[in-house]
Amino acid sequence: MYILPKSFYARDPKVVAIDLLGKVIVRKLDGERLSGIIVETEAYYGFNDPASRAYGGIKPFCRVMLEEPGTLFIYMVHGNWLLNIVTLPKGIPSAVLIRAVEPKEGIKIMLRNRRVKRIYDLTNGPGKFTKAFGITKEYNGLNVADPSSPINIIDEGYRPSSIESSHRIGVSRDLPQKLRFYIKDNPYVSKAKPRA
DNA sequence: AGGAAGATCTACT
DNA sequence: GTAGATCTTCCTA
Repeated sequence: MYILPKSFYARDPKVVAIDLLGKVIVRKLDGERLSGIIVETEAYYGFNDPASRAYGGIKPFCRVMLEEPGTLFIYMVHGNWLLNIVTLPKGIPSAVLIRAVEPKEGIKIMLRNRRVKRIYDLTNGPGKFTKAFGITKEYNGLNVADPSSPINIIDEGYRPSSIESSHRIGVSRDLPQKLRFYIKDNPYVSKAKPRA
């Protein structure tokens, strides 16, 4: 039960994406504590990945991809904030997108942030998860390995029984490798299907 | 000014 | 289950 150090993130985003499954993301909010088990991730590379924000060069809004590993990279897509964590050593852009979590602590507060009928719909998508956790661009650039950060990722010892992979979801131009990873049979994994 | 972007919700068959 | 509208930034022209 400890906060994952920067060295955890200073590796290939694919490896980090897999290792993040089963880890717990904790969010401190007004003295309350929200947390969830990470059940679905995607890996994004840099200049050579057509689906990466860094493809073709770093633009102003994705400059934090050049920061230390463990840095939060948050941006808006289709009206949703998506939360990524920067990987590889400083200066080499790449990241892991958190796509879904299994709610653990603070579910009442999450339900206040996002009204849903079924608890399974609370955080089973990248935009749903950030909304439920009350995460916006204001945390862009913070580092999850920093204990004073309002968002940390900790290891509570949980290890997924079985991990599946697929192509990334929603991307218009994907790489040949499968870079989406999720815990098999977990009901909190997003329902979205990768395009054929 | 216009359009694309790693998505989500609603309203149907 | 699928189709279409719509969500909000940021980039490009």
